[in-house]
Amino acid sequence: MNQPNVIGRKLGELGYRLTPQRIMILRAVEETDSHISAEEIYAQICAHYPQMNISTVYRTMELLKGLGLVTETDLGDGRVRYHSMGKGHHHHLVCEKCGETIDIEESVLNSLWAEIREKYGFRIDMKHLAFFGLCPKCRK
Amino acid sequence: MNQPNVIGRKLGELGYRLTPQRIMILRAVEETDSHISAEEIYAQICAHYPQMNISTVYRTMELLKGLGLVTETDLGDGRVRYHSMGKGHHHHLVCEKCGETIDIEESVLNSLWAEIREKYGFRIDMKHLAFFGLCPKCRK
DNA sequence: GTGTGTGCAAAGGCTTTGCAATTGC
DNA sequence: GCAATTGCAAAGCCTTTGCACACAC
Repeated sequence: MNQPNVIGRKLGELGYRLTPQRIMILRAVEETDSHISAEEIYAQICAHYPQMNISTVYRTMELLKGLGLVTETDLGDGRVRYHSMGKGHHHHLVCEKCGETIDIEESVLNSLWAEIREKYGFRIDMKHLAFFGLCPKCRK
Repeated sequence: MNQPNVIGRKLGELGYRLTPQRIMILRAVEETDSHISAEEIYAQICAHYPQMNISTVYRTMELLKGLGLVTETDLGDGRVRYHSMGKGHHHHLVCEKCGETIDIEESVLNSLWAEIREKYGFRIDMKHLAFFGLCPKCRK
């Protein structure tokens, strides 16, 4: 139906079936720059393939998450958002007033991670994090 | 019915009614050392006051949150947990494998907060945070 | 062919809401 | 007394699940 993308090829190698639904879902995930929710993936695919089903989206994302091919983030709006692991890590500053989100580099947190590992022996997952607060505009 | 506690007195000063339900909810929140969920507050009160209603708990917590008297934390189990603001801040390391949570001091994050404020002009809220990863035991 | 994956519909878990009845102040 | 609060029941939202059918390999 469509060409499998990076994650798609990986899935195939691991012995999972490359159904058209999966390929469409993977494409939606990889084509997004921001983090995408299940509902958004679903809506996007529905636009040209109305038979798409939301449970298939959830099941596929569950699979990808388990394989470590996508990460989950909670940006505070009560739904899970996904991001392709291949796209590199970053974290988020979410403004509680205006909702704006600012990306911050992963490296900013490196020394904190190291300190926590040293002090508590705890290894923090390199998934995307969200910090809540006030953005520059709303601080004024 | 009962004596209002610290938060209770505050509520009264602000002109909110001190209903017995509110007093019981406030007591449950202040008596807990850990973070408590709405369901837990409800269950605890139900033990001696079966007429208690879960929506009253949610509405009260919404009020307290808005007044800045409690903070919310998501420890990753799909429900919101509350903590009295009067009890000081701390953050959490949540083990994704065994579920154990380790408290970490607020001060560990101070330099990160400062760096983020400096670099991005973003002021992070001093609410309780949860970081997910692997605890010392599960790392082995 | 065969077992993995999908569609559908229903349920599940947490939280919110509308509305009438109650009750603190 | 009167507006703020509560109780109840229903709905809302996101996500999961059971089961029969479809289809990738």
